[in-house]
Amino acid sequence: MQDTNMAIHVDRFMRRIHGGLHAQASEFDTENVGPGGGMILMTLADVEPAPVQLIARLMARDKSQMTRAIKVLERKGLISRSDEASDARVSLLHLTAKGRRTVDRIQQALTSVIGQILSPLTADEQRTLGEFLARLDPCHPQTVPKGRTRSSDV
Amino acid sequence: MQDTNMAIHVDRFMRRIHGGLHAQASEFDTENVGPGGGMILMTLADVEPAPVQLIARLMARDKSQMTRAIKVLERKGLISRSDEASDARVSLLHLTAKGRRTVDRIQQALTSVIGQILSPLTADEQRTLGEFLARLDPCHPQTVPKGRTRSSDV
DNA sequence: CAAATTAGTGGATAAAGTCAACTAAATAGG
DNA sequence: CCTATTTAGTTGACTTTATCCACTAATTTG
Repeated sequence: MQDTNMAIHVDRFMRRIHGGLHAQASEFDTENVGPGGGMILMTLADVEPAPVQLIARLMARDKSQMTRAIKVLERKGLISRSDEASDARVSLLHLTAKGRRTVDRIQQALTSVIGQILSPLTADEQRTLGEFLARLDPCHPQTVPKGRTRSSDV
Repeated sequence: MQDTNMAIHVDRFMRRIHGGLHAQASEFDTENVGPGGGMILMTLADVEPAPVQLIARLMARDKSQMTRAIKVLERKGLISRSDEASDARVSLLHLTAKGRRTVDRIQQALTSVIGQILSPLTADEQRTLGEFLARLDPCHPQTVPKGRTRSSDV
């Protein structure tokens, strides 16, 4: 029960990042993608190329809204589509060069915000923290000591 | 520059939590406060009692929308108000008993989601991680080794 | 006490999310 | 091979949130 302590700290951590990003959004969100668009781009950067439906599932959002949000990003030249050979229903989403640059900008902003928040920790502790987070990551199973094939993820 | 690695992992971590919470929202969000309402309650739990404007600033949101969102939570009996003696303009927000129970439920859900995500780490590592996050927390300066009075926070 | 700030609210409008229905492609079972 | 289902993607109608602007009332400045 006292374990909710962890939840409280994680929650505050996330809220601080959220607030920090929002505060300087005007500086880095040059393409005006907003929080939603940014999250789509970041998610897509993780699993590219990916069908619309996968992004919607990963973001726990309705696919209809995803269609529209992606259309906006497409019109801004940040995302492109191609056809999946094996299935004519799906269209694979890709980041364009411009889209990748946008992702980079977002990541840099995130890096700066996180850097400030993590400043109470020593460089060594920050490294340890980074290693922990990397180990949590189902996308990088090779960094996990015990061969832990992605469990019931997503 | 390669430091964006940290940002990527933090981002994935946050997105997984976000998705996990959304996925089981129907189970714990019995009051139907939604993500926005939940964030208000969690923020308020941190700084209670607090004026509307502080919550809006902490959440990096417009105060007019905050007024409306709070009105909804008030109507649900999760938040109450009292007058600030020294300033007749501000009305202080409090969590009601029901509101606190709602916060507890959200925190428990968060705990369970985080527990799953952290499962690749040993109990010891999880403790270390929790300690790091606690140290980041400007709300708990006593846990910070070097007396670090809240810097230019928010 | 007049001028400038600040807390909170309300209106108008834009953006984002939800729910249902629909097309077209793929798959399942007879 | 041919209907019966499922799945990916899209659209329409509607609700919820967010944003911008203006306004009142209390507070502070000078």
